[in-house]
Amino acid sequence: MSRNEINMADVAQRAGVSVATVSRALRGLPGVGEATRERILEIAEELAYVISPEASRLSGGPTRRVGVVVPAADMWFYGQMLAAIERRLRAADLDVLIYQVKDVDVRQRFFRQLPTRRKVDVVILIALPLPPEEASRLDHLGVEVVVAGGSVRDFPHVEVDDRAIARTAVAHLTGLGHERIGMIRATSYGDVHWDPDRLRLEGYQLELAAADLPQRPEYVASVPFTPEGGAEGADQLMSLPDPPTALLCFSDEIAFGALEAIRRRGLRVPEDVSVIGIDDHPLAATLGLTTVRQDVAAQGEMAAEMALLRLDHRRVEDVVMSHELVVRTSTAPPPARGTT
Amino acid sequence: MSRNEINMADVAQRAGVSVATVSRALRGLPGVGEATRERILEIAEELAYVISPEASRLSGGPTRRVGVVVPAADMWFYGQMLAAIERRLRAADLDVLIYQVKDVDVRQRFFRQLPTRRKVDVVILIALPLPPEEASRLDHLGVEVVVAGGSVRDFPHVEVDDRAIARTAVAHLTGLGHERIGMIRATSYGDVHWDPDRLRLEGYQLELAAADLPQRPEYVASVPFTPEGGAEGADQLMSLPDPPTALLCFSDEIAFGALEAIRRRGLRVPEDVSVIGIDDHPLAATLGLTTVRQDVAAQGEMAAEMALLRLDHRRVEDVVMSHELVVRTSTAPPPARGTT
DNA sequence: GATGTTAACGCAAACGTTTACGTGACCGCA
DNA sequence: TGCGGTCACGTAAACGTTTGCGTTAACATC
Repeated sequence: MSRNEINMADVAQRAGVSVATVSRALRGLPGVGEATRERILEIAEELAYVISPEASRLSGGPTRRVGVVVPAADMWFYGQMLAAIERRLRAADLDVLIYQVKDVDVRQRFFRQLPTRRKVDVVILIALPLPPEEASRLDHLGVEVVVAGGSVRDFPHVEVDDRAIARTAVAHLTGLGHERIGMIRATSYGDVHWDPDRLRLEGYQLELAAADLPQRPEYVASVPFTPEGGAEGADQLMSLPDPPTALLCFSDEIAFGALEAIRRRGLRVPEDVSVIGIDDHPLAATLGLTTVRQDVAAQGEMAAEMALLRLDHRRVEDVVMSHELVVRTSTAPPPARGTT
Repeated sequence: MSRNEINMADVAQRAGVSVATVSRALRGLPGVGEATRERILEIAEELAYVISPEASRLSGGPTRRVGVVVPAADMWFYGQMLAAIERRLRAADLDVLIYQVKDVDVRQRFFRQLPTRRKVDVVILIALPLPPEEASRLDHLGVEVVVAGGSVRDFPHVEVDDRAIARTAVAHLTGLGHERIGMIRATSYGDVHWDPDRLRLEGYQLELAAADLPQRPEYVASVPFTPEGGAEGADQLMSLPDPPTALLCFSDEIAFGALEAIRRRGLRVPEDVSVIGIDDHPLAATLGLTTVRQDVAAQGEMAAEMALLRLDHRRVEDVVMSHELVVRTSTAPPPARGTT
């Protein structure tokens, strides 16, 4: 079975042409008569012929594969990205290899060994916090690099404006009259600086300043990037002697945990405390969570699109995707002072 | 950079031997002197030589790639599986290609064209509802097949006992004294029969029978596999003239929607209605959802393990993974009759 | 009718491995 | 001394494409 694979020579023979012509016909290159091309395509289809990627690559063709490097495929954000990227690239008939590099040692090994060498045409880095020395290793890769959900060096990238997203969220809260606004940050990557976290914190601080509100360091909690983390963060902030009346959460998943923790304390959302997330996770609609929506799938598609362009060595522009405030039922004006 | 790749001939030349010897030395085959082998390994290391997978494969070696076919990488269950599989296979130095086949037409095209041919050594099918004619196409694949989260034909597989899981859940509810127990099914795949859904329904019915409770068809709602679907299903069941006092949900994600819908109706969980899910989604702990836990990551790892064994053409046994009731705060004895 | 142009193809040399087979050196033993 | 047997290695033929270059025939041009 596996040794009876049909190859180009078989197709060529059936079509009464040479393999060279078959190769050209299949890839849509010029130099093949229209009638011949159609006959070849027909025969190839009939024989269910699939080109041998190895042979193709070996003789100079592209691998028709792209590597997607992602911290963890089992987290919502990355799963969305991955799914969108795969769909777009599959449509272009490219294969997608995944590399998870969540753990520090795995990531370091990845950038030391560059296992994608000779295996892919393009590498897409998803929202990867990367120390400079590892980023510089990418030069040795010898393939195109595209970045999604952040930026790494000067590689083409698609991202959102995390600072503006946080500002939008805080502005919504100040607009409702909140003056004591807390933030729950997510810090899951121990050894490196995580841009989204830093930028959203900056946005939070900037918008507070813009609203002439004081910066209160005790209003900022750092927790692991999980719902439990969110619950923990909310507990920490709501235990303060003068607790916030509103919480900006790093993401909706964090917010889900915060919502629950607040409820457990016997407080109501939004009457006692307002909560706002970021992402627009599917559950956010169900739970009535106000959030700043970013279209993760669209970012993934865009990254895939960029990868396709780079495959043809065409220039691509960096893209900043838009975001949008989605008001639901988890935010409202603060309770009258002293009510809590 | 990309055309200066070092190849085996370079290593051979530096070592003063032929490429054949280098090939043997690198793969640990006999027929190479100890001193020679060491010298070769040293030189290869020094030159940062990486073997060309294409050339290797072309001349008879394996691809060292496995294809994972999954409905959608952006859904929790599949993301978990995928992540676990990738981690295990990466550790064995294999690459993982993903193929999403959620849409019916995409899936049909996949099984018609079998795009994994010549590209992978093993295919892992994840929880894929498959009409028989498509399953039979797999024979033409010419590679090993392993199934995770279900079973397809007689391919080696790892799964859970969906019937028993549902029975466990229902038994927990009847044990609390519930007599009016509803079920929210998830039916997202239009054209095919989805085993987990059917089996869990059967388990539900079996356990009702075992408890001498009547089968009430109006207590079973079918909804799309999303939180919104869960909300919809709960609304439907709770609107009945004689509504259930407990709901078994196809999955935790469905249950999250149900929880919220119940709250919106002004009912309390678990005082008025008990809710139980299946999976043990990360949010379940946070939200206090009672559930029947299955270890999805372990299933993925097991599937990867099976794939590795099949790579060596060793026999593997089918595996049924265990499950476990996790009681939290969403289930309690039913309210006294007539209270609602 | 000689010449140039162009489209449609075939030929054959890569591409970088793996592996069956061949060859010499060396050893042991009768 | 001669002979069979290992061992360590080299030779060269695959594997299935891509692509530069060459060839042919048809056709237009003057």
